[in-house]
Order: sequence, then structure tokens, then C-alpha cells
Amino acid sequence: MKKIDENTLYDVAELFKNFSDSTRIRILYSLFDKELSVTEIAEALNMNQSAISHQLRILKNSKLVKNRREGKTIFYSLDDDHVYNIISQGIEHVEED
Amino acid sequence: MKKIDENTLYDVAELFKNFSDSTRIRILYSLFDKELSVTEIAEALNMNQSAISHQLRILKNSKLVKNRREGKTIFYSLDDDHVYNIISQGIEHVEED
DNA sequence: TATATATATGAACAGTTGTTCATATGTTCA
DNA sequence: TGAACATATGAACAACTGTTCATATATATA
Repeated sequence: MKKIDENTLYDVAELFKNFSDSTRIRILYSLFDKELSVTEIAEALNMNQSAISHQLRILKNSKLVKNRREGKTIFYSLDDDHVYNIISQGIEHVEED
Repeated sequence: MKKIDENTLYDVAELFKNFSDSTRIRILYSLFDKELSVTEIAEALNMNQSAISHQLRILKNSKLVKNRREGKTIFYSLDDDHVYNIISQGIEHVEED
């Protein structure tokens, strides 16, 4: 087995921190199949815009989502296939009986 | 794409919470290739026994580790291939340049 | 039974986290 | 330029989390 550096494990914990909050997981899942604006995400999750913006910033800093501007609107989407794969694996785990 | 229930996503967040702390990640990683006693884990991570016990309980409740007693000693090991796979995927992600 | 060893547990505390509220920034269009 | 809309940000606060310390429980053995 490949030897893993101690620092790598800290980074892994940091990575998973992003997935450890239900708001962030729901945001990411809402972006599974299409990009969405901040307002659309807030409506989909029935949460206020500020809360969503704060969480999107965290996800952006961790490079799990990316965004593009179109006029006043900013569309967010998943930045990485790993995001999709990691969450899918999590779903698979919890859906086992 | 399969439709995911709202509650499932909460459970996924709960699952990833386990991987979001560096102590727990390091414990799990230390169990990747062999079972270890509480004392051995504490020594490997250079942390005190109580802290390790507390974290092991969390991992046990989440069914990510299992244990067996052998005299005074209790050996912990990974309970599930998913644990290995999820962490491996996390490692893969952070090791990308 | 008394002692040593291994592990678990509860209380306390400091540090972190997520949300809300108020407001700032950026963009469009009349 | 001013109003309307979309998003971002900072401060404040409650809730949560991880560690430590002290101590309890469990097992083995002299």
C-alpha cells in the first residue's frame, strides 16, 4: 500500500469537512446535474440567500464548485468529478440496509 | 439519475462528519492494513488514550469500526470496505496537483 | 483479594461552526 | 444617474465539537 504523508491526512479531513454539513451536501447535490444561481439554490433548499452565499464561498475556496457570471446572476456548478464520485459513494454507503 | 431523498442527504452529511476530523481520519487510516489496540493507536498518533477512546466510540456508533476483545486488550478494525474506498478517494483528490 | 494494565466515560472548557441580520458591492436598465 | 435586482460580506450569537482530567469498569495474575 502506498505510504501517505501525515499532512495529506490533514488535507483529507479538510476536504471531508466540506461534505460534513447537510446544507453544503444539499447544495452540492442540487448541482449534480445542472448549474444553478444562488437564488435558485436558496429557493431549492428553502434557506435564505445569505446562508447559501456563505456556504458557497466555503465550497468555492475548497475548489469544489466554480461559478460564472451572466449579468446580475452568478451560476454555480461542480468543479470536479471527484465531488460527484465522493458524494455518490457516500449515498451508496448510507443506502445499504 | 436516481432520485435521492432529503433524509438520505442528511445521513450522508452525518457519514462524512466522521471523516471531517483529522484525529478520526488518522485513526481510520492507521487501521487500513491491520487491526490495532486502543493503546497502539494512541501511541501511533501520539495522543492520549482518552481522546482516542472518545473518537473510537464515535466511529463505532457510526459502524465504521468494529472491535473484539482479547483479554484486557480491545482490538479495533475497519468495519466496512466503504470506509477504505471513501478515504482512498479523498486521498486521491487531495493528491492531485 | 490486591495490584497492575487496558479501556471507557462524564464533566468541564476552549475553540469552531452555521445562521441571521444589516449592509455593501456589482450589474442592468429606464 | 437612480432604482431594482443578485450576490457577497462582516459582526454577533447560539450550538456543537474535541480534548483533558479524573475516575470508573473490566480483565489478568500474583
